[in-house]
Amino acid sequence: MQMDQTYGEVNQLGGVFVNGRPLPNAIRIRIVELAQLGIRPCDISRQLRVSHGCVSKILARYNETGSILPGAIGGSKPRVTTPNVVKSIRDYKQGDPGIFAWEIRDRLLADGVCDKYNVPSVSSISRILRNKIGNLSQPSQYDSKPSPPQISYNPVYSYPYPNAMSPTGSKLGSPPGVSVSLSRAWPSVHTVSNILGIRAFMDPSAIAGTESYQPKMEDWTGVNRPSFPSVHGVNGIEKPPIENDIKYTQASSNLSGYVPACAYSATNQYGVYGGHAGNYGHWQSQGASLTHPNSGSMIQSPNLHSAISFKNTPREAVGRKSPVSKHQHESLSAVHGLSES
DNA sequence: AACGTAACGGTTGAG
DNA sequence: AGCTCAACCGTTACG
Repeated sequence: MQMDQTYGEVNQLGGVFVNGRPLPNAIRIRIVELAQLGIRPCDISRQLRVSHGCVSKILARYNETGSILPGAIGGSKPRVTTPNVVKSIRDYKQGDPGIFAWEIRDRLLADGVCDKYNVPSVSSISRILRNKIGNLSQPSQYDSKPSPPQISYNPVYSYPYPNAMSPTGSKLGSPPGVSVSLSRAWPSVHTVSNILGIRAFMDPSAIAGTESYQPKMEDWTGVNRPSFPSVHGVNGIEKPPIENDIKYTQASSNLSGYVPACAYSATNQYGVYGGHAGNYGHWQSQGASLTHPNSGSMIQSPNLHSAISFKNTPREAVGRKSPVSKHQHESLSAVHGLSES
């Protein structure tokens, strides 16, 4: 409770963290950036004041999945509420707005959409009606939920839901994987690839196996949990599409056209992460790009908040340990101006 | 000294 | 509307 900004703890290295919560994306990105510059993990750990265990984990995950994002926290896998079921429910409701939940349940069984073992409970159906099928005004749109129209978010995680994924069972179905880059205050040159990159990754065909679930992700792009009136919404799905725009303009105008010392940006969430700006000023990135070996595309992101990696990262993929040797480097040496410590 | 990882105390969110 | 509980978090400590 109370888990508001202001609180955070300090680790042995003097870094601030919020127990139970992921490190801000800005820092995660920074970690990967530095690693790509050839900085040793132990040094990254010290410089960013993030435990080496964490650095290790984030880098390992990045190497394996191409994503810098934290895993999907909370919730549970859909057990009965499959996309197909939701769709049927929507259809029933549409056909008969006055239909009762129990009637829907019966129909699901009758129509063979579900069998008695996986048919949703009446209360589940009610919730589905409430949460996912609020207004039937816009029939189409794939599935439900107020999903962001276009670019906005980064569908990163999605459940490895068997039916929704490729038949081969291969995870990481389609999205090209990705990478990101951060550009802070520097002039373009990259803007084009930026756009292209985003487009590429937003390719709808890449995102959803089928209509499927809204990808679930821990979204820290919105980060300013508490204190930002204009930027609400804590987790991707409930965020209004416009937010993205807001963030953009914010970053470049109001807030901090220039993010102070790297990772601990002023725009960061949780006031707590705001500290330390001065500690490693010389590590400031001029903006480097993260390029993941697996990924063909590279994305230049105009601001930290949206600098994220995109690749489908099924839950199951995360826990596994299959180190992928990576030998990519200096794809980014082009851009950065830092090298000394 | 560096780093992989289990244990730990924590939060989250779909069911 | 509230609870559960399995998912994830980062830190710490150990090897």
